Amino acid sequence: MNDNKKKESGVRLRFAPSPTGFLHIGNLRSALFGYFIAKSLGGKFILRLEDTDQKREVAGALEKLLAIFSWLDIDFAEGPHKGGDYGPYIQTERLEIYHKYAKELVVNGGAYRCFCTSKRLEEMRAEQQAKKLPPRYDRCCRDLSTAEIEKKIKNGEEFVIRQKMPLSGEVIVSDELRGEIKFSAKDLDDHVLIKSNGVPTYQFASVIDDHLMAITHVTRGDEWLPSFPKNILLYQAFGWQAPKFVHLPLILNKTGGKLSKRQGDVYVEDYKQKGYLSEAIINFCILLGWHPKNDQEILSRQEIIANFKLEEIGVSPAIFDEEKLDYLNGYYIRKKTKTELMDLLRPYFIAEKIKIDDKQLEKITVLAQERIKKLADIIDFSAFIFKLPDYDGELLAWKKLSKEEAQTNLQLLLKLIEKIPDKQWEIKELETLIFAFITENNGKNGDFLWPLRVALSGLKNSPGPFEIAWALGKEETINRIKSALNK
RNA sequence: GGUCCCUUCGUCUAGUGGUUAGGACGUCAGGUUUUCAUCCUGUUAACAGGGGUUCGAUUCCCCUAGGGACUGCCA
Repeated sequence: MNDNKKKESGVRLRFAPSPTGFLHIGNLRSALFGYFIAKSLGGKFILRLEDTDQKREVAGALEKLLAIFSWLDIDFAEGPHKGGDYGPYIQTERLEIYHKYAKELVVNGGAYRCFCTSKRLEEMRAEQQAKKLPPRYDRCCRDLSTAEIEKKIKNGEEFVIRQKMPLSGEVIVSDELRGEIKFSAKDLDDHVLIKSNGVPTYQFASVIDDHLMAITHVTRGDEWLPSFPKNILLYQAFGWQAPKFVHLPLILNKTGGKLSKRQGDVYVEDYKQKGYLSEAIINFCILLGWHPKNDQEILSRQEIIANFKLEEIGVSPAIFDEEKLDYLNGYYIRKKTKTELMDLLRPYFIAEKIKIDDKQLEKITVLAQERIKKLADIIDFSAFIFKLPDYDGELLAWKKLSKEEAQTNLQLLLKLIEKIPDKQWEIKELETLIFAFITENNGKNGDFLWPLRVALSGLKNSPGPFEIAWALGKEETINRIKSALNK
C-alpha cells in the first residue's frame, strides 16, 4: 500500500511501565494495542520507564522487560536501552525537567506549594470519611501569601506542589473510544504533582513526558479515566495541545474479577514458561477488545498491522479465556516446521535433565506436534516413550476380543515385525506392511491394532501404533510386544 | 458514600431502525477403514430489566439493576 506515506506519519505511541518486575498480561495488552496502533498508522512505538515510585522498584526490571519484549518480537524505536532524540527515557533521570515545568506552573498560577504534613492530611481524611464526605484536600495552602510561603520555606518546612483545579464549572474531555466525558470541577481534587522528596507523581511526569516526547496517542488502562480531566487541565495550564487519549478496558479473570496473582498466572513470563508461543499470546490478546472486520481470527503480525483500526477497539472489559488461548497455541504449534518445534521443545527436556539426542527428539516431536497444546506438555506426553508404563494386561482386550486372543494376535504380529528390515522402519512402510498382513489374515483392524498400540504405549490413549513403533525403534518395539505376551 | 466507565450466546465478539441476530473458542453429535489428538461436517446457545421515541427497536433516549475503576506525597 502507501508505505511511503505511512513512514512519514508523525504518529508516536509509548509503552510506559513501572519497573516492578514481570510483565502483567494486562500491561502486555496495553502495550500490544499501542504497538499495533503505531504500526497501523505508520508511527513509532517507544519505551519509557516510569520509575518515580522508588519504593516499588525491583532490581533488574528493565532487563526482564526487554527480554520478554524481545521474546515477543516487539521492538521499540526509542527507549532507555537504545536512546533516541527525546531522552532520557527513564523518569528519575528527568528530574530537572519536571522541576523546571513545576516552577513554571507555580509562577503562572496553575499550581501551588502545600506545606501540610502527612499527619494533618491523614487526620483530615479520617474526619471526612467519618462524616461520609468525599475525601479531598481542603486547599488549606492554596491561597497562602507570598510572605507566608517564604517564611515556611525559610523555616525548612517540606512542601509538595499541588495542581490548582478550577473551583466551578465543567471539564469536558474526549476519549477516542468513548467520546466526550463530562466531569464537574467540584469533584476534582488538587492532587500532588511533585512530592516532598522532589520526585514527580505519575500524573505530572507522564503529562510532561508525553508532551516533550511528542506522543500523539496515549494508550493506558481505563483505571486512569477518573484522572483524565486533571491531565487535560494540566495540558491547558501549560498551553499545550493534548494528545489523543485511548483508554483501554481491563482484562478480568474467569469469575469476572481483577486479574491477579492469587487466581493463577498473570505474567507473560508464566505463559512463556508453560510453553505458549508468542504468536499465540499476541493473537489471543489482540482479540480481547478488537475484532477484524472479515471475521478472520487467526492473524499473523502483518495481518494484524494491515487490518487493525484504532476506532474498532471495544470498550467493555474482557475475560481472559485460557481455553481459547490453548486452541490458538495448539494451532501455532501445528504450524511450526519440525526443526522449529524441535528447537522449541529441546529446552524442556534439558530443564528436566532428560537426556535426549536429536534423532529421538525428532521422533517425539513428530508424535507430539498435533497432540500437545503447550510446549511444556511434552514431558508428560513423551514419558511412555522413555519408559513403558506399568499397565494392566486386560487393557490389551478390545471389544469382543479377549486378552488372550489379543496376545495371540500380537504373537502373529511379532513374527511379522521381526522380519521387517531396518531400512523399512518408517511410519508409512510399517503401516503398509501391517495393514497388508491383517488383510491376509482376514483380521479386523481393531483386533490387531488396538492390542499392538497398547503393547507399545501401555496407555489407554496414545498416538497410533505405527508412529510409536517408528519412534521406539525395532528392538524396543519387539521387547514391548514380548512384554505384552507375558501379561 | 461520591464520581466515572461498562452491559449481544458459558467466553471473546460482529451487526442493523425491519436480519433465520453472524463468526471464533468451548459444549454436544457424526465422519476421517484401532484409541487419543488433528482435520472435516453438523449442533447448541445471546440482545440485563423497565419505560419512552417510532408504523417498527437488539440498534436512539431516559431510568433501574448488575459489574468494574477511581477516590494516596502508588502507578
